Amino acid sequence: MSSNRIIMHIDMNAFFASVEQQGNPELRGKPIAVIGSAKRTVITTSSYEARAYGVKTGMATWEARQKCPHLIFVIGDNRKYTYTSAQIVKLMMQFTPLVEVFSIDEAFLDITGSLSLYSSPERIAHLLKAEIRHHFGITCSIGIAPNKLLAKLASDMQKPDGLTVIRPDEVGQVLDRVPAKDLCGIGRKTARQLALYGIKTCGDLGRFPVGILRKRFGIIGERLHQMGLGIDDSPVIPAEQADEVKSVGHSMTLERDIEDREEILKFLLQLSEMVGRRARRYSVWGKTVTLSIRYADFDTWVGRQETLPSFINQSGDIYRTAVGILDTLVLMQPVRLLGVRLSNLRYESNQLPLFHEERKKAMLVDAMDEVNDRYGDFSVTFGSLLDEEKAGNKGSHVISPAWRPNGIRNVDVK
DNA sequence: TCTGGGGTCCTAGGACCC
DNA sequence: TCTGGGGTCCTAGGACCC
Repeated sequence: MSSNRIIMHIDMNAFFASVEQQGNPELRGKPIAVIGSAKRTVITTSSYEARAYGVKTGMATWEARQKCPHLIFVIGDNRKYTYTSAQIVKLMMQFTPLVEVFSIDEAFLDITGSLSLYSSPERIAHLLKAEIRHHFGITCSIGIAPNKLLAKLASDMQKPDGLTVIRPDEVGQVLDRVPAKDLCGIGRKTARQLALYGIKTCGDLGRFPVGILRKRFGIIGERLHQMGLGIDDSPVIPAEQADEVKSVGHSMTLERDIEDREEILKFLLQLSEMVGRRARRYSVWGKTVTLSIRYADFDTWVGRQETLPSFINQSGDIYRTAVGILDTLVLMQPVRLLGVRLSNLRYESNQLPLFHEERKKAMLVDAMDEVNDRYGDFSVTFGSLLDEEKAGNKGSHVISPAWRPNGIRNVDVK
């Protein structure tokens, strides 16, 4: 791995909120918050005007309104963000094919090889900012550094509309003043642990004996040491080289906590159908089904998985497995959230099962998928879902920033 | 009438096999 | 004259990312 790479990290500022403000001039310059459509939703993104009042991602709507009484709530439109993001990625690709889409609003670019065409990395950054602003009315913060770890750190330093460069000879000074918790990979818990050792800055972390870190954190300890030194050899991985997805799942926080088994089953069927449909669309089979439950107290989670002897991707099979797991559980409280996930995946071309009954079932499922693809989720579905359909409960449809522009990761593809 | 959703990776212990 | 050891798969839970 060359030690002379030039890596850029681009972070769209308040992406969802910016897209909404761009699309509706009445929202510009105002405190807005993008939320989900479900009853128990949170702030997905807020505009900088709203952030000035202390409105933050993850906050409950009532809390946000308390902070900012004239806050404007906008229900998120996933397609809009997906579309805009894909367009922006295309724009980035004009500068280098080495674009790693890190989330719906973040990307890494390896511009090492692009420099012969441009006078400097900063020049590329300015061109990209201008293009993105011109076409989408969105600002972004850009970090430029010798690797991804530092580029991401840099992009965070000036927001919004920032440009921060960390040159190789400046790395030491920067790390000495930046808190360790600002590094991507060091979360709340780890930061707290590090503080117990007196480690506050990245510099502290880099100088700390790696043996102790290894003992306390295992493999992560080694990595923490490297991070403290600003070392990161991980390459920028373009989409076509990215690993295959390892699991597919959906979960939903229910409108109210429930205890009734029949009611739980209804939601499990709905979730199984969502998971199965996504798996089938990308010809993925899975052997392991995980049922997740969050209880009414919010803090207690249960995750139980079952690995089957064969691979499945039909909603009915997923559902039956999930119900099987549910029946091994004694529910301790009313249920707040239900989740179904398919993992242990196998990717293969579509092949119809051999036996007649199996084949008929598979063809029926394919036909249903086709109708749903054409007319939207849950146009056609299993019988017991229909009541839910009438009640208008189709899940929250809040897009996850784990979104990717193509393929199975894109939760919202139609 | 608090507190979303989709992912990945790591750990530690147990089963099972050779 | 006690109880090897390595590999693989599975499970539950936790930390982290956006």
